[in-house]
Amino acid sequence: MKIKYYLKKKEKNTKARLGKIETNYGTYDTPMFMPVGTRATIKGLTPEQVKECGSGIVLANTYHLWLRPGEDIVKKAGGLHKFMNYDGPILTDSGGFQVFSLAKNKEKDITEDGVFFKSHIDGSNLFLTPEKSIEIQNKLDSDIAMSFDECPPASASYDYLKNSLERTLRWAKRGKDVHSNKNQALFGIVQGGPYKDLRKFSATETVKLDFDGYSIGGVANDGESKDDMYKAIDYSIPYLPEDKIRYLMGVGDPIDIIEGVIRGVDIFDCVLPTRIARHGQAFTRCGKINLNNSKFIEDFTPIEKSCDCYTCKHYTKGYIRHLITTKESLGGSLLSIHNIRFLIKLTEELRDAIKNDCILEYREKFIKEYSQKK
RNA sequence: GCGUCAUUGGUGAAGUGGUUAACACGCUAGUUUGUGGCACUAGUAUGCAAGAGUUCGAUCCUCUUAUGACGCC
Repeated sequence: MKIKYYLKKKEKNTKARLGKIETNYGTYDTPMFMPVGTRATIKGLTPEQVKECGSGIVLANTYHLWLRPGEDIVKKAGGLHKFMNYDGPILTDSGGFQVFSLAKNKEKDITEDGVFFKSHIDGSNLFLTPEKSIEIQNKLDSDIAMSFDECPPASASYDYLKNSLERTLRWAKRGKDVHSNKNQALFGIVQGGPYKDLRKFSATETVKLDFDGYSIGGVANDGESKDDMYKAIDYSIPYLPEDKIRYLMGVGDPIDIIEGVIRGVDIFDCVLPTRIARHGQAFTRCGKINLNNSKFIEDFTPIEKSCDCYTCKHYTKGYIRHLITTKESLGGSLLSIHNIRFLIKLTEELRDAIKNDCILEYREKFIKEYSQKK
């Protein structure tokens, strides 16, 4: 069976909504945050540890798994769930985001048929098409496949975005036509940068193709302003059906998640919690802290006393700083646990706020606390 | 006791008679939003063992002292 979305409640004062999704690997509430496990692993964590953070769906990447170990190997292993031992739903990104950043010459390498680019592993010349991306995802047997789209940079012009999203629509159709995994949902992706008419066009045309869910892409890009990100959401959401999931791709800054939820987004994914963790930083209610900082050398208190994660229950900032500065991998793992739990807890609280119709108050309180510099 | 060679930041070290003493590590701080890359960016010796001299000018030349390594009685 494919995943199903049920809208449970709409918040009174905003577009925020409470929902649930039924999958072959359990039922989960939305809004939800999806940890990122690009190469079929959330870096440094076991699936059990990820689950203990309260995870639902996790994300893996088509491009990376295509190159290594190859979709046929994953299929032989019994599919992605068995291969990586994750007993929960998995979404695969199409690889578009990676491939476009690896294409050297945007004019020449991005063709109507597909994208030419060089492998990041050995530099070999490769070619990925919408059909190929979907076929790989079919074999990986994830629960949700993403359409192969172009994710243009924030600096792209109106004309570039217009042409790009039209091609992305044609690619979406081509991908849908070859999609054959009956247990796998397929999502379409809305593009169009911060432009109202482009977003409207992209959204309505994508919806006409009738996907199982819709995502808002092209955000959280190099140097894009917050304002443009919020515009991209605001201009897309009104044209998306209420009975389908809305996924904001790549967003994971705590404040952006709140702003996204208020604007009607259901799911998010982001490398931020795990990446900053490996670089020594932790989310806290009072903003990010950097465990590399020497002021934590003799700090034998948890990252956050009030946090219910495994890391905060058992380890101190002084110890984690020691692990980080000595480049012990456990440091990144412990911080990843905390950061993932932080974002998942945030979505749990947002769900409560939607239930109680007080999400605007929640946002004000959260931002006030988060923005104070300690 | 005599001779030779050395002495540059927290560490390993480049280097030149003339504006800001290379580089690396470390340290300090920042960045990170559909993860190629535990990465990237920035700062970090007002001083080149100490003192004196030569010179318009010395970390780089000369002398003395100190410390160290090696060699010879």
